[in-house]
Amino acid sequence: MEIRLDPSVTPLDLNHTLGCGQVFRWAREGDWWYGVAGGKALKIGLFGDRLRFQASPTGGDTSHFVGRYFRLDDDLPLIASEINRDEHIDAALQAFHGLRIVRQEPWECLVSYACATYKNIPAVKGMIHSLSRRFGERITLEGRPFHAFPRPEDLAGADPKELRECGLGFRAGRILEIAGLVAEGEFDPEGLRGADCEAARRRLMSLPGVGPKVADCVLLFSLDRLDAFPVDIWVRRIVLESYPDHFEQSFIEKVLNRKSITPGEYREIGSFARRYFGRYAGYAQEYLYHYKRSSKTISISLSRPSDY
DNA sequence: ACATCCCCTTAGCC
DNA sequence: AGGCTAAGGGGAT
Repeated sequence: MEIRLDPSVTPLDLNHTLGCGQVFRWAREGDWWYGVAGGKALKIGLFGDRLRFQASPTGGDTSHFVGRYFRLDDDLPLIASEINRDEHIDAALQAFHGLRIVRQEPWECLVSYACATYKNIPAVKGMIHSLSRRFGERITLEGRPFHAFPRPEDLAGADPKELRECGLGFRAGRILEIAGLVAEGEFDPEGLRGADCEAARRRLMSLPGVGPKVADCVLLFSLDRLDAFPVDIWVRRIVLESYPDHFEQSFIEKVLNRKSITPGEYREIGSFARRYFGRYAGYAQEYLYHYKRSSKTISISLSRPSDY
């Protein structure tokens, strides 16, 4: 199957989009990306203006799913023009033309970013991969095994020891607790979509292992809150170093010299970003984040997992 | 080889 | 409010 994309209207770059660190379930093989999303194994590639893909199991409207997943409904040229306020973000926008925020499933996104606490991206990928292989439904695509992300009830009934064996460490108990609440219907990640943004954020932060940063990631990457602005160690540095005129000098020194930031400092950086970049601040975050990291990171994983 | 630091942070304590 | 610390383990330096 394929979708035609006019690059001037709907720019898309799969390498930037799937490789920027926002999703943990994709791997590139030559011209194709293989991954799992929405309970399906997917193979996808962009050839000129043709976005080609294949899904397993077949059934359902895959084109519709792909369009939603890659947020092809976002007017990226408009978004880029709105957030392009200065030379820093302009450089990032040019370098990663076609990078899109993807629309993940809230449940998977919540668990993924709760696992990402104090872990680097390769490690998070390893955790999500292990969890899926052990607890997720097995799917076959082109004769190769893939694994859906586990359902809440799959994890809720797990032995904490098993979760730790997936590399979760101290996160195991938190994930187990979250899974229990979701499986019992006491917490509905999908239902947050209809809630007021601040209320959704508070709800998320009521969960164990979910602080401001994780909550903002879930809002941005799965709940369509494109003004959410997750502030991690990289974004903190980027914002304070690139936009020093918008903060007190003492604030910059204090925040850059410490390992962690207080909730008040987190709020100050986020509210600056929303004021400065506007309603698509989350897109600005992702471009700046990827731009800064790609210049410092040379590592490209050459490992080929035997399955997903 | 080996030590050390870092990691898309949070929670719990003071 | 805000400062401090601990928490797997793997990868980078």
